[in-house]
Amino acid sequence: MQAIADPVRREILVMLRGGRLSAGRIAGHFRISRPAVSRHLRVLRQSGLVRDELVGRQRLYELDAGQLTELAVWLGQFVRPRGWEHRLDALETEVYRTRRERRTRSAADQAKENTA
Amino acid sequence: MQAIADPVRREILVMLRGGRLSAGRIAGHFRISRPAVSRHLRVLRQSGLVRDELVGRQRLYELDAGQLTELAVWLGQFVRPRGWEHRLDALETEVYRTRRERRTRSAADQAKENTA
DNA sequence: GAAAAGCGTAACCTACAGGTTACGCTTTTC
DNA sequence: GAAAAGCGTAACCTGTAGGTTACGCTTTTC
Repeated sequence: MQAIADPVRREILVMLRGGRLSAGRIAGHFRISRPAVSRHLRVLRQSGLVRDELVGRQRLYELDAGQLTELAVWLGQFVRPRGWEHRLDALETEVYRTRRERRTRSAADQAKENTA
Repeated sequence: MQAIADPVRREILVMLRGGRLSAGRIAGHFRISRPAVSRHLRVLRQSGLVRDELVGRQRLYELDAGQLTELAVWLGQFVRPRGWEHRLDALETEVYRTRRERRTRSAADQAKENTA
């Protein structure tokens, strides 16, 4: 939780949303020095928000959103009065059922599947 | 976002989830000094996460979860691959439509409305 | 109206987060 | 194999977050 308090680290997470990136490319997007970014990456690494892998002479970073879900769950108790994530599950269940029912009636709706 | 980085402030938010509380009762739940808690409350106040009201000689604090929604939205882009909140909106829309359709067919389902 | 209750603020201190420069290690390149 | 590329770490400096004590201002109480 402390890891996403810093704006630089948050932006790194956003960057990594598009896929893996090398440490150099990440550092290039900031005006602060490269070692500074390197330490931010270490914090993200130790928080489990990011995984790294050595490829040749460069180190690739990859997003690991699993830990963020934990935070999302914590937020849930405030955003919705209570049982928010439970309600979300209920919503998904309903939708899948809806799609199944509709699919039996019409095949033209399959184009909307990917859109939705 | 920086406001919820501190564990004390997070616990204050959790406490306030049950309803309004006076500054004294909040401070009583922590081992740190009362002025320290008072400053944490100021941070929460300035972040808009909490509203305060003077009642007699004591100041009551109340949760304002509106700002937390902003954070929840930010988290959305990670918890779900992309367009999570958009998908959530789509989900809700779908569900409402489902309910409307079902309501026309049967009135017995109205009991499930509150459950879902 | 004096005392006590309830809070906020000011002044001060300390730990630490976040920045920089200097340096060293591995891997690629020519 | 020497040079360069790509990163991480160590050492150091500074601002600030978070703690404490001292103090002052209302409002209740007796």
